[in-house]
Amino acid sequence: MTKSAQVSRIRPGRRTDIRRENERLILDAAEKVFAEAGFGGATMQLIADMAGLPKANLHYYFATKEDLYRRVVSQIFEIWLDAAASFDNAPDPATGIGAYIDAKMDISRTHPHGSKVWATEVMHGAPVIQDYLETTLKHWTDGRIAVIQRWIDKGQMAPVDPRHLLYMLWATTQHYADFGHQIETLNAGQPLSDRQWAEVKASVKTIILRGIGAV
Amino acid sequence: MTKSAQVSRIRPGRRTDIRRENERLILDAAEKVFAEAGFGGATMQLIADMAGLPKANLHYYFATKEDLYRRVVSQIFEIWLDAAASFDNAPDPATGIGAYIDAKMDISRTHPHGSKVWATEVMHGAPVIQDYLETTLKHWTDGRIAVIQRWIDKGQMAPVDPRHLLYMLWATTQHYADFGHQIETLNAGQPLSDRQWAEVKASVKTIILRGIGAV
DNA sequence: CCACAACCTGACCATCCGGTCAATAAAAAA
DNA sequence: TTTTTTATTGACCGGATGGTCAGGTTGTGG
Repeated sequence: MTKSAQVSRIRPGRRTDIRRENERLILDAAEKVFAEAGFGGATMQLIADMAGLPKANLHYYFATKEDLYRRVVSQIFEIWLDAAASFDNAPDPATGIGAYIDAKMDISRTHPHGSKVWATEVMHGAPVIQDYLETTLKHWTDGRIAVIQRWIDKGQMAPVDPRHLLYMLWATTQHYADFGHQIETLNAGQPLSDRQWAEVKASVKTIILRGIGAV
Repeated sequence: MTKSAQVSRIRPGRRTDIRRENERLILDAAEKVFAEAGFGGATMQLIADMAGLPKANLHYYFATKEDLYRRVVSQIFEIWLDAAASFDNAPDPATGIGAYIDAKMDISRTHPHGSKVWATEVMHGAPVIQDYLETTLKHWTDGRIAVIQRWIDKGQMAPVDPRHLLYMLWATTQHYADFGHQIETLNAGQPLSDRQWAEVKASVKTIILRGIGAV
């Protein structure tokens, strides 16, 4: 657990959004703590300290630890779904998948904590988001598979299994968030620079797009 | 947490290997529980129940929960290192990387728990295996990068960044263990069949090997 | 058979953690 | 200003958990 500084407080704003602001403060702290310690390892006290609020205050805004956790998991899921926009309306696989890789890599860089929380949740058997997997994610996946299949049918890319391609995209992009610590350690202990992130995106796109015969 | 049956007991064997056998029993149970609940969520009582031993007996063989955990993490690491054999002495990238993908996919299928424990450990900042990352893993990685670079220099594959290729191999193969639950849910709730595993291996090899210009 | 070592385990303890609550303060409404 | 709603927080509680230990059992070497 990193003993880093607590989540920075933003400007007070009008007194009416006390609720929204404190919820934001708590959610940000919770995302970080859940990512670094897991659900079982995280404590409300730790989250409270990082948010700069007394523990009892957390329970005023979020009834239980699980409620708070559920909210954190939902957030990253929404963000990922939005990245789907890159996929649709693309004229060809190189454009669509290329943009999707860019979008997901950007998310891995800007929301590494959320990605880790999601990964842990799934690894534990998705106890609180099983319904998401069965409904929203399933529909989303089916839709994207149809898009890819259309590209294949039109001869715009090689006839690879669309599902396994999707999994490869998820695995590769999220790896840079979930295994960020390992990557950093193998990078002389330094976080990837702007330039290195650009190189990663280029490398991944090159290999995958050539791999599916889309270039 | 799956309330599945406890780890099956093997034959008694000679009285002298009581120690080895019980350690095996405990380690197998621990691997599963740590994978499904995380370090913080796992309890010694749960591990004991799954191993079919009283809790106090666990502490007879493993002083602390952390000792037990450390042993579990080390195991999967050793197994992965062994898969490196596929890499070396290969005449060309298609053979070497193809065999490595096969080996790592097989491990994802046979040791999904260990893979999850490793993933969680790294996501939490590698509190107990940081030294592995900095020494063994770093050296292993450097060695493999050299092998790949040699292939590139000999014109046997496209000039892709060897490091990012390695990360893609790790990400993709381990995804099928770490996100096995998600994959199963998207597969109508059914675990992948023998045939589906074969298809995955084929798909992954096809895309990556073509992606690096090795076929 | 004896003595010693290895193994086993129920009962116990100190600590920690999620959650509650009552009392108070601060805003907003009246 | 008075009333009502919303936000704040220290103190507390019940339950769970990692770990201990003393006394017992089993197996083995002499």
